[in-house]
Amino acid sequence: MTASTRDQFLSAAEHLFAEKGFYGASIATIARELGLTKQALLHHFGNKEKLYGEVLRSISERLGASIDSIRASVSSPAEQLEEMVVAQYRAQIEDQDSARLIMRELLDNEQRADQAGNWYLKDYLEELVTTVQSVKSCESRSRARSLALVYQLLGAAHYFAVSQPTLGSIFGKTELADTRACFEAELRSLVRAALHQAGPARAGQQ
Amino acid sequence: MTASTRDQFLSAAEHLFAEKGFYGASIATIARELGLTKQALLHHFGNKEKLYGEVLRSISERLGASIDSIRASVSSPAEQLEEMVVAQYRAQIEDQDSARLIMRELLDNEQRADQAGNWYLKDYLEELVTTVQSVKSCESRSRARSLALVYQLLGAAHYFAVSQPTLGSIFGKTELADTRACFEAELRSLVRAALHQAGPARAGQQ
DNA sequence: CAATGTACTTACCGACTGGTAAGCTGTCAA
DNA sequence: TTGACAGCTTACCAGTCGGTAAGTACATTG
Repeated sequence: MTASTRDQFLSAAEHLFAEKGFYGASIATIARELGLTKQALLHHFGNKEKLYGEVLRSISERLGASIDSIRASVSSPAEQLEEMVVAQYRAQIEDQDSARLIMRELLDNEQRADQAGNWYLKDYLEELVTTVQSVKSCESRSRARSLALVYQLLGAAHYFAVSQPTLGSIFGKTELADTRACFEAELRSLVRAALHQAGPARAGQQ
Repeated sequence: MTASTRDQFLSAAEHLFAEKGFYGASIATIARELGLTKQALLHHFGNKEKLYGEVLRSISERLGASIDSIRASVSSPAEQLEEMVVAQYRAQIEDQDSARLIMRELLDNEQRADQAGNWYLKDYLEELVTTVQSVKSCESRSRARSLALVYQLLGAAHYFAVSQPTLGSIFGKTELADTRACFEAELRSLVRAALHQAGPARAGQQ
């Protein structure tokens, strides 16, 4: 099956936006990647912002789908949370373009103000928060504390996924590969550790 | 004390680069912020890339200084790690411009390839890794596993710091403030949990 | 006093930006 | 056969980009 021109535009755009950001990527360059002119692109998407919006939409669709499949698969809340975090991590390692693009959106969307909406992110976070709060040892947690924890776990995963190129250039490919090889297991134990010691308010605790 | 024009340029540039990224920020706009022309800016920095490099250098200097002061202050490795992570978190919350800029650099520097070098980051990570490995319960850890853990903790902090505007627009200022109020404590307990349960190899690995 | 240097300006430049207008080509339906 | 539309093209536009060149205004120094 050959992808439609429109879809080819979308994937080329995703790649370039991920690499250079919204301003750094020009529609002419994106079109040239398919051997077409920018007017061909404009014909399909109207203007640059709409193209960007479509890219974002297609990413959030993919993301939403992967979340749904996990929610269905596992039972206990603790496991569910662990699997969701890990699944998100895997998805981001496999599709680094979209991971980078989402990170950019996190940085930028203040100014392109919510035009793309707060999209999937809010629902996703909300869902993870309620999952945390249905873990036995976390029942007493405030919403805010749960959100803080959720965001830390997502951050741990997303940050690493997005840093692959930089880490590669710092430590070299082989050492990065070693780190990536144990990252997922390490992430799992981080999630578990965070949930287990959860109960007592904090600090002096042990 | 009035800052020199050069320093004013640097701080305006830091702000704008953080907000719009390298491509999104134009030197004319930066200069206009001081009521000057872009040629005044070029007079001081030669060209845009050099300006960007100087901004990065000034950030990494600040960062290096804050790290040094912590290393001196606390004794036990476990506490040292906790304090360093928390200190980094605080610094990033306080100076969100630099936090965003560093995040952008993490995303971009592949192409502006290491011209700004791998800078401070490598030494910093290296240092945290050895700190982890001098925690009793982590002595047996491989370098790779330690690096994975370190990166997760940094990610947890940095990701949140950088997401403030987006989170604000998703959840509203007050709920974000609630979350920020307990984030640091939550981060501390995450660090401790990660270190304490450390021993057993865990999960898929072995 | 002249000379030098710093901190800026106006006046340009060519390259590229996103976007419009108009037209060409093929397919498919009435 | 005709008309309409999708999918493209070339031609063009005003605006902005980073950067150069040349000059002005003002100190500092010999």
